[in-house]
Amino acid sequence: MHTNSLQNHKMPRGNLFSDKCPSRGVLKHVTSRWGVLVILALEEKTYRFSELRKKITGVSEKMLAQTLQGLEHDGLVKRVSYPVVPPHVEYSLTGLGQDFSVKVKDFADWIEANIADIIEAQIAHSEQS
Amino acid sequence: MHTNSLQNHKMPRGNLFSDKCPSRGVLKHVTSRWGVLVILALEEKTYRFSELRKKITGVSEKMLAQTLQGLEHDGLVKRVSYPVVPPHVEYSLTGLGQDFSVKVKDFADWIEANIADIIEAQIAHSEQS
DNA sequence: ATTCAAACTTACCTTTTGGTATGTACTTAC
DNA sequence: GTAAGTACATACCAAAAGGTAAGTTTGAAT
Repeated sequence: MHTNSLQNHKMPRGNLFSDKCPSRGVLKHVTSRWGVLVILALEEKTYRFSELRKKITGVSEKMLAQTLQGLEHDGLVKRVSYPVVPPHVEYSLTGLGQDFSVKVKDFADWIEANIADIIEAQIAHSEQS
Repeated sequence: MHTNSLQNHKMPRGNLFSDKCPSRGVLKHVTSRWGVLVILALEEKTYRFSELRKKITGVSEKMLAQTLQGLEHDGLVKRVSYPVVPPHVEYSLTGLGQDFSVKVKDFADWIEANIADIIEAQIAHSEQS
């Protein structure tokens, strides 16, 4: 039986409304400009660094590396490096990351699916005197 | 029958992986430092401005106002102002916002529920040589 | 006449984020 | 011997986000 195999009532729980709660930090990593996009991509399949760059339009090398490190630090992303030359590194979701990615996908899918309604609301809003 | 009462196949859909897609902007609003927290609070009940400030520890007036305006602009939050003195303003979710808040809540709940595992992963990660 | 209250707005400044460009490592191919 | 390929790190700078503090509005209470 592993550490997290059951969620008993003694398990400490985060409280995002509270300043200084560590869950705020995780929220920050994940909702950083590129965090959601990286998780979304990796939910689909394992990617190499350069492939991710092509997939996620607009991300710079620096930011992609930084984002991946943040997510790796939180145990959501797994980095596997093959010691060949030129370098070959593969990124994928950990078990924890896969679990989370379901929520992220629902979240992102909703935005994509409802973008038309949102734009409509934006237009209506800007037509206010 | 209203405009958005059915999602037919002709409905344009966002693509978050693409730069310049308007859904990227919405993602940015919602994943701004305080966006998720505001939606989470309003999912619970209607709040006045000052109540929200107390609820969401750490937000400044400026940022709260700005976040609320962003979400209002996207049609997720509704602002109702009563012309009394001193001012009385109530914030709540629109129908669209309520729909979305379900996803946001799942997303946030996951982090809160799994914060122990994440912290464990963080420690393990930092113990690497 | 002064104070107070709520919901902001604004000016000013600091911190964080993000981009660009360049450097590095190492081996294979030409 | 030089170029190419991959995954970064780093320095430098510009832009954006965010915080603090003060000001605004208006009527009612003291």
